[in-house]
Amino acid sequence: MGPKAQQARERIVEAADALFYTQGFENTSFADIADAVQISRGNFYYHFKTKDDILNAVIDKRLAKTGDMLQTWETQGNTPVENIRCFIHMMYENQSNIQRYGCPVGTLCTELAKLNHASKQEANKLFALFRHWLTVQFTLLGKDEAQAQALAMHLLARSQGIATLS
Amino acid sequence: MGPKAQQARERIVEAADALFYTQGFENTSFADIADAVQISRGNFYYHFKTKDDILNAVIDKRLAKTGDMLQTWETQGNTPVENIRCFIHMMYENQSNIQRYGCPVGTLCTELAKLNHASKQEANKLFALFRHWLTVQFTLLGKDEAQAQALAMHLLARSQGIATLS
DNA sequence: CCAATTTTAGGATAAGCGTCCTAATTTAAC
DNA sequence: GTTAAATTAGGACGCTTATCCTAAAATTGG
Repeated sequence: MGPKAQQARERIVEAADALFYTQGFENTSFADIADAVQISRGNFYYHFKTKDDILNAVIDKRLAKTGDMLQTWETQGNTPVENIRCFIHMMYENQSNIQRYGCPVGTLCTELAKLNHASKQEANKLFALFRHWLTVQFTLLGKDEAQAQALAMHLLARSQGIATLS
Repeated sequence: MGPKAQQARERIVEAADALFYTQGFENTSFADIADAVQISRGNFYYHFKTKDDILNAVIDKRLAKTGDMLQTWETQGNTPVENIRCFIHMMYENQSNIQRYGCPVGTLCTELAKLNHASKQEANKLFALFRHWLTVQFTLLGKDEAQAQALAMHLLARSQGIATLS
């Protein structure tokens, strides 16, 4: 795989990521992504054998990006309170998108669950990432394990609820 | 339309209702519903011209059923607190389904929003039903309008969040 | 500059979908 | 019981989908 293929792959994953978010996975076709990337349908097969391959690539990218983001927050903020504030701040920034398309994590997970898709476990790891990170933050605030986990779930549930209602 | 058609219509809507919930709207085909009702595909067209017609019938049925349920709760419980407890109790009863398929209201609304479907407003009325009912209950508890609405939204958000996370 | 490899384009295929149609069968009306 | 209406069955159509294939074009290595 040359550097050109790498670049094309990257662009495909990026476009697919956005489309899966705004239109849903099932409702996004190969042609949709090909159109967005300005690539021929046939060329697609060279980069991704199946649609599920693209989905997995998208999930992997989101996992990596989310992991980086959480790490950045931890280095940016000095206290756990500031870290958590970063999390909340991110939600406010994406407010308009969330109102239109819901939470990128939640909507994908629910869709894959209904499709009974093989990658649903993989997508759930995104939630786990947030949950674990929040639990760590609350633990740093002096809460014991159980309390920290409960608070993390509480905050996530609140976010998800608001996202769904919008 | 004779009585036989009425009965068939009812069975179709019921099967479609369940399938839309467990598999999603887009992911449920005419054939799926026909199989579930043990009816020929062709016969379908006699009862429902388009898939959207079925969707609307399903939403209408859910609206009616939800309205009845809320009214029943009000006549069953004697105090607003008991009424609200009915709401929470219902969630506990459906716990296993919610864990598997999410909230029937929330998941349908999000899916229709992503499909940019014409009936998404209609589906949102389901949320409005709950919100209005809860607001009334909180108002009966002596809260002022704004406080009651905020509490209603809070409770709904909490429910949705828990549903999405499961 | 040429050969080997990578990358692209676009048509072919088979399956599934919503929709439509027509003929057969069942039910109801008198 | 006969005729009209209601209901059913199942095939046909056109479209979209994911997938596959093959030949052309672009890139690279020597």
